[in-house]
Amino acid sequence: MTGTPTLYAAFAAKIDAALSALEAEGVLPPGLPRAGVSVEPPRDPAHGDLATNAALVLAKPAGTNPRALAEGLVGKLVDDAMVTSAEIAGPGFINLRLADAVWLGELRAVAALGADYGRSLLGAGRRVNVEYVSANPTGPMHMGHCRGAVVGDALASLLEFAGHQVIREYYVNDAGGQVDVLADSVYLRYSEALGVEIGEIPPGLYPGEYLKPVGEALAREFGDKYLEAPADEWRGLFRKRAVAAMMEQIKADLAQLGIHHDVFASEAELQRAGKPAEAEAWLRAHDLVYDGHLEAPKGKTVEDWEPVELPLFRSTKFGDDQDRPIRKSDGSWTYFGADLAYHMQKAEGADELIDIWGADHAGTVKRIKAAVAALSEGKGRPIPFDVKLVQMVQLLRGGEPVKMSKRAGTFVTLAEVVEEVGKDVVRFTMLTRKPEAQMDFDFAKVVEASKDNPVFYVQYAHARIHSTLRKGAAEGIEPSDRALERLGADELALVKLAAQFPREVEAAAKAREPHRIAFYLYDLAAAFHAFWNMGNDDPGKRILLADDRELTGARLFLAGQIGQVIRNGLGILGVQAVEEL
RNA sequence: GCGCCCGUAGCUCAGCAGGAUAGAGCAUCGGAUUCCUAAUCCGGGGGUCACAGGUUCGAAUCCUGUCGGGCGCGCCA
Repeated sequence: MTGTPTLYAAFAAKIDAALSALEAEGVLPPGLPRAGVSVEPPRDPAHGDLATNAALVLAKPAGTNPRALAEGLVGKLVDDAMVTSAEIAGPGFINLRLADAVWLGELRAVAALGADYGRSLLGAGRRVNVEYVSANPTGPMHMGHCRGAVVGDALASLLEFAGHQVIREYYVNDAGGQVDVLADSVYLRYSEALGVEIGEIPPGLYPGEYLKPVGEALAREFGDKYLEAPADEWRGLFRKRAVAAMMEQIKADLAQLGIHHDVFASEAELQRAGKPAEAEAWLRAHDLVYDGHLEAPKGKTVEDWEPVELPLFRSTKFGDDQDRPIRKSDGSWTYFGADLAYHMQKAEGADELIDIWGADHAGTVKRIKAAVAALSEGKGRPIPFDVKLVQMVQLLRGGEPVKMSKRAGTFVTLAEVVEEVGKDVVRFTMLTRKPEAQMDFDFAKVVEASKDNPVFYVQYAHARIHSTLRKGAAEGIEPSDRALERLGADELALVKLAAQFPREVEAAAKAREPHRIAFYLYDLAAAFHAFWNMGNDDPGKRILLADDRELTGARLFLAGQIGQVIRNGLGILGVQAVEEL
């Protein structure tokens, strides 16, 4: 595993050393808190390559004014060979300009590291379990699942790229009542396949056509063996077969989006293994589960409400509104009761847990966080646990909302959408919005106005680069780093932006926000397109120059490395970097 | 009633764990194509960052409250 050292980290160390030197000289009092000191690219490139707020942050505790402190620091920094100028600006920022050689070195680093450029050691090999999708196995994937699937998958890749060991996990809810409904629905299709007139699908069962092949397969295999049989004889079998068929379908749908999980954990197996009971015993022993009465639901009146004694988890101790039942009155596990045990199982194989959930499950975040905290801390191994909520996607077609109802069988499937607009568009679009904000997804727009789609913009930049490399090769000119010092300010600006990539990766990984990579790639593509177009106004600025093979080689080298960074970024997002459009 | 998320240009959205003059795309107006792919680029106009307080050298960003929108609030999953 390799890591890409960022320039910013290198300079943070230099500034730290300079501060220590000032302390040693008695200019600064010892022991100043340096946590707030940052080294960043200034928002306005005219200010320089790097800026630090050290003087602003430290002036007060040092009992001096920012400018005086800044002057002391600048005195230490100007001697550095990598620094060409250090200026004090505004209230006390220090702006640094770096030698061209530093940036050219970064460009060579891209070439040397290739697909590994931007990788980070940030994660230090920590095992992170990312659970995402986990759609109920009662039907094909629909668009409601799409955003969480893409965000979760991109986050997993991002964390991997940032040095974590990632487990991609899917929780199969194959134990609840909805699976019985599924089995009954399949039974109906089974009867239908044997020639029984079934008429309208009764309300409460899944009406979708997608269950027909499952019923037909069962009819082929078992004939009319179960047609007149009581439900106990076939339900277990039908459950199993139906779930298996649905999971096969779901995996196929996910594969179309380029998503593959490492682990599919079954709720039914978890229960058979007695995990929820183990968790309950432990929680009872620690007075975190007790038998008590549930309050009546808030917000709407429930007519048949009766208080019943149930085993409750003390989630109120952890900030939840009320204690939550882990078992139903018939003794079976609630979703939460099993989920709590499931999270403990995940925690055994990971150092950190992340769940990606739809916003409609926001109300259950507190209880599961409470449960993980109680169990992992109680057992002496606290596990960081984060639930990322992905907000709803409003599906539109030409501005009109698309109505979806799983019960009525009128939902838009993921497969349809991928078929219609393509995997790359779906993935990139889902990542051009921060996940905690709602988004609209308009088919008409995404398909028809494909040239307004950011994914094409980024891919076009990559394709242009490759077309240029091909053209150069046809003329016998290969990229070369021999004369990089001939690159000018316009080229270096591009290098500087490309050199942000490792920093963007780390920032995005820390914040768990893969969408930042998408926006960064858009910016990088824009910079490249702008650079390219300079050649339209001034032929001397083109990459391919008929009369200067040396400079052409250097520019091709530059272009090739920009392409490499775009590829690496798109790789994280799971979007293809095409070489031709 | 309570909890979570959101509120930034006419529209769709960024804003890098508090930084310098708040940025893109679309739309609109005006330009660039003897060209390495114009699916591109350059420029103009357009903002009380919902509102009101607070924290500090400094707030779109953090805290409190109000308003507006979304999601949720059963032993469902």
